[in-house]
Amino acid sequence: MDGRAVSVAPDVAALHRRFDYLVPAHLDDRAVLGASVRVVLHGRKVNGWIMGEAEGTSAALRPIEAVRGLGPNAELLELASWAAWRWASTPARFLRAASPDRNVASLPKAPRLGHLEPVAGVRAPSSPLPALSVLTLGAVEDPLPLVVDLLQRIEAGASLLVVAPTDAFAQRLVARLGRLGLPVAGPGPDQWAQARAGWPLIVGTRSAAWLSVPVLGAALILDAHASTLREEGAPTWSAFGVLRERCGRAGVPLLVATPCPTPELAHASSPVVAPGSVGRRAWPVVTVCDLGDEDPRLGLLSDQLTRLCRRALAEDGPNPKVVVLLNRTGRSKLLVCRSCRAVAVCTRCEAAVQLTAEQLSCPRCHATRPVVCQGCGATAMKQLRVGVTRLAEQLTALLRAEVTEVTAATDTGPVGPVVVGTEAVLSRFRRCRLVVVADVDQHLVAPRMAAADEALALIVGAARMVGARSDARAGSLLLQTRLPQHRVVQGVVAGDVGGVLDHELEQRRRLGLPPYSAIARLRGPGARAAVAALEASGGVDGVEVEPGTWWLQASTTEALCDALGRLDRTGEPVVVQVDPDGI
DNA sequence: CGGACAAGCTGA
DNA sequence: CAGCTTGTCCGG
Repeated sequence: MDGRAVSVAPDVAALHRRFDYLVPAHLDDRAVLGASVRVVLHGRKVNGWIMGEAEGTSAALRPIEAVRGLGPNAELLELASWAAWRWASTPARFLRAASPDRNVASLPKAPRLGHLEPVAGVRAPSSPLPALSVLTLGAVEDPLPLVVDLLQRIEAGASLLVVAPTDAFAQRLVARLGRLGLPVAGPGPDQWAQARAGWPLIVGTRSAAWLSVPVLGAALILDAHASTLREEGAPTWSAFGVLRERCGRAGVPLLVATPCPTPELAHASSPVVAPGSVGRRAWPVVTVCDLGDEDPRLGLLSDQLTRLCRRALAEDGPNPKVVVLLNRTGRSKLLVCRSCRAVAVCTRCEAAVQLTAEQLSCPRCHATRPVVCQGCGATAMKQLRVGVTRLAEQLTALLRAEVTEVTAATDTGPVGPVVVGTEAVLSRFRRCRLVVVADVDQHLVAPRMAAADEALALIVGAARMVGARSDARAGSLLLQTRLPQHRVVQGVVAGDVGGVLDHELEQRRRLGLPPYSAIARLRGPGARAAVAALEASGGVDGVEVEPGTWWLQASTTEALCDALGRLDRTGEPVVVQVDPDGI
């Protein structure tokens, strides 16, 4: 008797194949489906996963060296193979995401879900739950009632998987759900085993989309617009992409909640459901300052900013009382018309243009036009630039208060009543009296495809530090802009940002961009040859969008991924990003 | 990916 | 031609 043989996927990034190994008798009970094993491959020891029983009965198989612990279940093994196709990668990359951080030898006993009291607030759509629904919440809407509502409505014994954008968000939610007496598997070293054992409620970050559960009841993505829910480098998988497929396969509902649905989310599920009770109430008080009306010598220090800051500083409360947000280090440049002070933008796609070779050129869609203001026809432009450090100095002089600079690089410590910084401040502080987005335009017209969406996401983050207008203790939000009529600004003021989505979808339809087509970005020494080969095989078009970077476009995701699946990776290296930057 | 092995290069 | 570098192949 030889014992059984299993098929193993080695944890070797560039290797698609599986190899058969014998299971020694002493490892037989632990060598289960999905288990992480150690095997000898081509003279070296590597990790791998048991993907199933071996098919052929070829002779001279090597034995498995050791079983490291439990791994993804059958559902996740299949999902990893699908993801390898969907994001032009290998199953190993995703099997790793679906594996525990440290070896798990045995599972704990899962608790049972006791009686649940309903919590007043947002509800999921009425029964039966749609396969996919996008809930448009207010910026400061509390998602907890939604979690409880869903938990009540899934099958007994099944698990609800909740994905939040950051660890801090997930931890806060876990603590609150725990106080309601619910058995929650939150982020931490035990979460993988708890999920695998069947905890009724699992709350985690993006990687939680890859947790194995015995029976999936439903999945919920909170703040589904957040860029943290998407992997930046290749493979560019997103929590939404993974969970949509996963829930579809399992035949269970996926709910997506966000104040600002992205075109991708909206296109996947129409119509976007807006629960009746929310909207304006769950947005803060917003003041808009038109910088075009202000004395240009003041720069970003408008009279309105000064007034609101002084008022906020006069109130009692913990520091910081005022948070001023400014894009990055402020090195990004804006061109402004000398006569009407309008920001020069691309007439095709609205990104901020730059002055190159006596022309205005768009870094986003690469269109060019003469140096003429699109607002008043003047031909004189000037460069505008501001930085965090400079603004902090100016604020110190103006407000005669301690001003602390906070960026991702600065360390965490006590701060003064006024904080000036980049987006990093949003995760540092929970509450304050006044949040100022010092220069909304920097974000609105950034040369990226999703610039308006990102601007909105930033404003949503700022809104949460302020609180809802219905809350008596809430602070206020000041937006400074030269584009007060911009749909993002108007939408935030109205507490209804649906117009941003409609505009974005229309623009993408016009430009033939996703979700109306599918795009992959190819980079690296082998990109040129790869694009040429794929174009020759048909179904895809390549464009060199900047030196060394190519866009490969197809009519559908299926066509794009099928084409990329035929890519010969043995030549020069190519980095493939499917749906780059959430385009 | 990364170890094995072959072929190429250098200096005495 | 020993000893080292560089390149290509392929895995149970």
